[in-house]
Amino acid sequence: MSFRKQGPKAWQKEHDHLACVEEAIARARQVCLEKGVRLTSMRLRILELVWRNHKPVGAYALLDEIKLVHQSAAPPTIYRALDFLMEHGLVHRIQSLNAYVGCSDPGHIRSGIMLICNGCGDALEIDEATISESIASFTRKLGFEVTSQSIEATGMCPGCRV
Amino acid sequence: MSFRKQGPKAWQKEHDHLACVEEAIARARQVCLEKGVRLTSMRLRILELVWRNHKPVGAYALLDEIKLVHQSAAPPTIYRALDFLMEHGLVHRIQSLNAYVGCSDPGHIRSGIMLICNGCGDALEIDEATISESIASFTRKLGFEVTSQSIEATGMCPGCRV
DNA sequence: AGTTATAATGTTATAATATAACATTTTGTT
DNA sequence: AACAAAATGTTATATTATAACATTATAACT
Repeated sequence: MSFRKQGPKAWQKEHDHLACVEEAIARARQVCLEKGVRLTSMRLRILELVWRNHKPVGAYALLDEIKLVHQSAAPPTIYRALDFLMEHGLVHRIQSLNAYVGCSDPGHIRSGIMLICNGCGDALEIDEATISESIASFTRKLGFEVTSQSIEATGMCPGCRV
Repeated sequence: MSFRKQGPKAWQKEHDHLACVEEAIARARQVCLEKGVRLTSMRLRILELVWRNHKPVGAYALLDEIKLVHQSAAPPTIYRALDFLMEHGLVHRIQSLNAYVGCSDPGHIRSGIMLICNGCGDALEIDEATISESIASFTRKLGFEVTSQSIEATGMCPGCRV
């Protein structure tokens, strides 16, 4: 079963965020092991902070939290960890917010579609291979070769629509 | 004929950028007239600068250019004009670059798909209603109501692929 | 175990992007 | 001309991100 499939559950009442995070962290460890890269304690701490909830979190908010337990932290501390986490598909950057969220399918670098709720601020990543495919195939017809793509939508999630 | 349909031509040899810009500016005037909003000389100058080529341009690059003819210009000068131009669908912001490009279909606020070439740096906006539609319909099934969306892809344009 | 190369982190400074807040000027309307 | 609203000027500062170089930790090898 794909972990990513659980994505939409984030907006369902029975969604268990804690379990979801635990699984994401376990998957992250696994991914790093397989790739032979090091999920150091700093990187892990920052990954856990990013996963604290489904809300995108800014680099300086992370810095403030890290500073509580690690006084010497500075911007590069955070950005280096985020770069690592993004490079290995553990975290995504939300372009329209300059903020970061845990990747719902750890290890898969390409993000799905990011749905950002203007009400509660939660971001939900959904996997729609069909849409990515149709973008790629459409642009291929123009002779353009896609290497990365970002799809973000803002609006109101089920819980926030009155 | 839709002006937006000319988009892909930007990556064809016979594409006449100057004519394209002239039409975009004319359309912009028309749009503002119809909406009863003021395309002041400052806003027009900045719109023209954005349209100088197909490359996304940063706010501070615009500021430097404006300063050549308008010494007192400051960041708010630029951001206010850009806000106006974006609000009325004359300019789009490229999220992944913190930069701005002319809208290929002036007056239509929702951007199409932005293709950004890593080789030449050009950005091309293509209109794919089908894709926007499928995103909207897919998210609707989740109960999410989309109010804005941004689709960006980076890669290599026909001219830059070896 | 000690040596060494590499990777990771620390540290200081600064670059790049964007907005807040209030003053002044311009524009359209009465 | 007087007024209200919109636009722009002006100063200061917030927010996000990176450069550059020093130090420390880790893994691999002898």
